[in-house]
Amino acid sequence: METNLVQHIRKFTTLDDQDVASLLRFFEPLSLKKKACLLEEGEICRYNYFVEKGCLRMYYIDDKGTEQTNQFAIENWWLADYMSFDKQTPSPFYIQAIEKSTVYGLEHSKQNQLFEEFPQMERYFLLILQRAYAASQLRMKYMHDFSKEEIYHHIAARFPEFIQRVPQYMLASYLGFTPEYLSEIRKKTS
Amino acid sequence: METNLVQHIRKFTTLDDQDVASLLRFFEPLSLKKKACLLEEGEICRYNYFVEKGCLRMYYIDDKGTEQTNQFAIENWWLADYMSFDKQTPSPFYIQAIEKSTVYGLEHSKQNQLFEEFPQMERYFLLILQRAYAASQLRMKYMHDFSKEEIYHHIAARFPEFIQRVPQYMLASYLGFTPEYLSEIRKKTS
DNA sequence: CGCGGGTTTGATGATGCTCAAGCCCGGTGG
DNA sequence: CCACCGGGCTTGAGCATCATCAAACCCGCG
Repeated sequence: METNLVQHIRKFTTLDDQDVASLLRFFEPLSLKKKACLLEEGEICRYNYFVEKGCLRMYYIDDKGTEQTNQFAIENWWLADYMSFDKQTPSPFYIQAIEKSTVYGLEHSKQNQLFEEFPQMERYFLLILQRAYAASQLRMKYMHDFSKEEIYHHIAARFPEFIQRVPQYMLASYLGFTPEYLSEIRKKTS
Repeated sequence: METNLVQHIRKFTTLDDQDVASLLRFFEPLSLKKKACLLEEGEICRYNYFVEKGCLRMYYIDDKGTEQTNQFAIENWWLADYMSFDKQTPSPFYIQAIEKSTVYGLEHSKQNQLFEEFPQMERYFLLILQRAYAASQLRMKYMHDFSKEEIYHHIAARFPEFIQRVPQYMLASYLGFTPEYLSEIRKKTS
């Protein structure tokens, strides 16, 4: 059977069936129930996670004690605190499943072994990171361009199914405002 | 003579003198005077730029006609609109030298040739992108965490020399506020 | 049924923007 | 070498956006 991960690797490389089957041993499959935690503040982010099914989020706790969601990752996205992952230093973030999910974890040291055995995978992650960074550059642009209300409508229009999946208080902090204000916006436009 | 670019490549790879000397032919050195433009809105971002000396910025023009600076790049940083660079589609951004600068441009198609001849360079750019993305993740965190005033002080404390180098109206839009407000903050704390 | 997490509501107020005007200063041409 | 010009920085008044806080409400789950 073809997992999303396999298809994804295929899409960005020219590795053949046998190679892909073989390199899967570097990844650790994980079944997570809702609210399961993959990384906690103060820990080192040892894994880079691929979402096979479900949804992860990265968040942190601000000085007032409220959760601030930084990033979501749905099917076919990779997620990690790359600062912590790169330097293997403690992370300020939490990573958590917000639905029943299955993910693949690639451990930091295994990544290097993977690259030695399958050099094409360097290209794969290069492209993944380029896309992630590009998305981030664009997101920054939107944050400047639009008022908070416009940002919400923009997201709601582009990812309607996604809006349904995540609790509003997570979405609010991701978009950079309070749950109360999000509630107001929704009322205004319904 | 050892350019910053050569040193930088050395730092992230194990390529020897001869290799590095040889791979330089893939890069195009450019001398730019102040305000020279490397990319304009609507063009395709064909190059990934390394700042050898000086300072670049990426910006766009918002619907009210004012420039919004997205990113700066000083010595030893790479800069490109990676969405446009990756997909070779028109960019919404401008890239401009804000000082007399020397940069190296790596053309999109040459990048692939470079990777074929020097596979280690894939690792190099993987690491560059990982760092850039990590910095971006952290920047997002700061934007949420701090008030605009705090953001300014944070930057001013960490990069005092940088504050001097760039005009305030560029810095203001980079930090996400108006020149007027930046002026007010500066007065308050002087 | 009751508990508790999440959402809504509304009053109040701070943060940070807009607009318009004046000022400072460095560059350019006479 | 001086005068002028203009881009950028400052100032201040008025205002919009959005946060804060406290309370009520809703609804799924034990």
